[in-house]
Amino acid sequence: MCGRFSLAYDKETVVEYLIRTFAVDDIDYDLPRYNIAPGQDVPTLIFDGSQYRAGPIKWGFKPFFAAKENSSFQLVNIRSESLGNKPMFDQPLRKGRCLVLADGFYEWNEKKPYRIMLEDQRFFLMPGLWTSYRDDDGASIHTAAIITKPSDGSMRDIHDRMPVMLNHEAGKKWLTVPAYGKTDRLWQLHTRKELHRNRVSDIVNSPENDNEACIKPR
DNA sequence: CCAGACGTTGTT
DNA sequence: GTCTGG
DNA sequence: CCAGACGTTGTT
DNA sequence: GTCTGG
Repeated sequence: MCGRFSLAYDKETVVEYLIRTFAVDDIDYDLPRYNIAPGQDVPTLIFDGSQYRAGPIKWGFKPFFAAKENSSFQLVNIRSESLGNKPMFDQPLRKGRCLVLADGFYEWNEKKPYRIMLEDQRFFLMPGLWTSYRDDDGASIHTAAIITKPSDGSMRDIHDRMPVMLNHEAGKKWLTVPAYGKTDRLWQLHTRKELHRNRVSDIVNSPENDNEACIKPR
């Protein structure tokens, strides 16, 4: 699962990474973020056919058949095992791939929150699907969900599911190679490295709290 | 055939 | 829209 | 994911 | 308990 995460670097550092790896020179997103929750905008990358683009998308995928204001149908996560055999994901799989930029995600075990990071504590990319609908005013609303897989390695200690974590090479393949991601095997390639885990304060429980205390080890 | 669900997560 | 259940 | 609300009426 | 909001 993945229902909360962080992108706690300052904007300058994130933009420097985006320029270097995706030739994207800005992202319309306020940083740092210590506690990003469903319902809020998440920092994403997409490929528009010729170049990468970075921007915010609302977390909570609303499939086309639920594309009306009154429907509460929305997904925070999509199981990687479901891709390719659920019609609702077919079109997004072809035309709605995205990457969610993060430097850590939160996991609760016995009500205690932990922050999971790469060993080098730098950026990783969570693949997702996005789609759009028009709200009552005719405005286009983009929504996205993050793809999960069965936990591996040390993650199994605290949870049976985890977000797929890609490096930037795999992330580019996800965005640009239509066949990529069609088999479960491919999701396992990029998480060989051990993960770093910090027990953090309960203040992260509330999405209202979005400050450095959320990521501070305790 | 039509009606109704369609997803994920955790918790009991 | 498309699949499943009745 | 967790936290917090969960109802109705009339009046401004 | 269950739904909604962040």
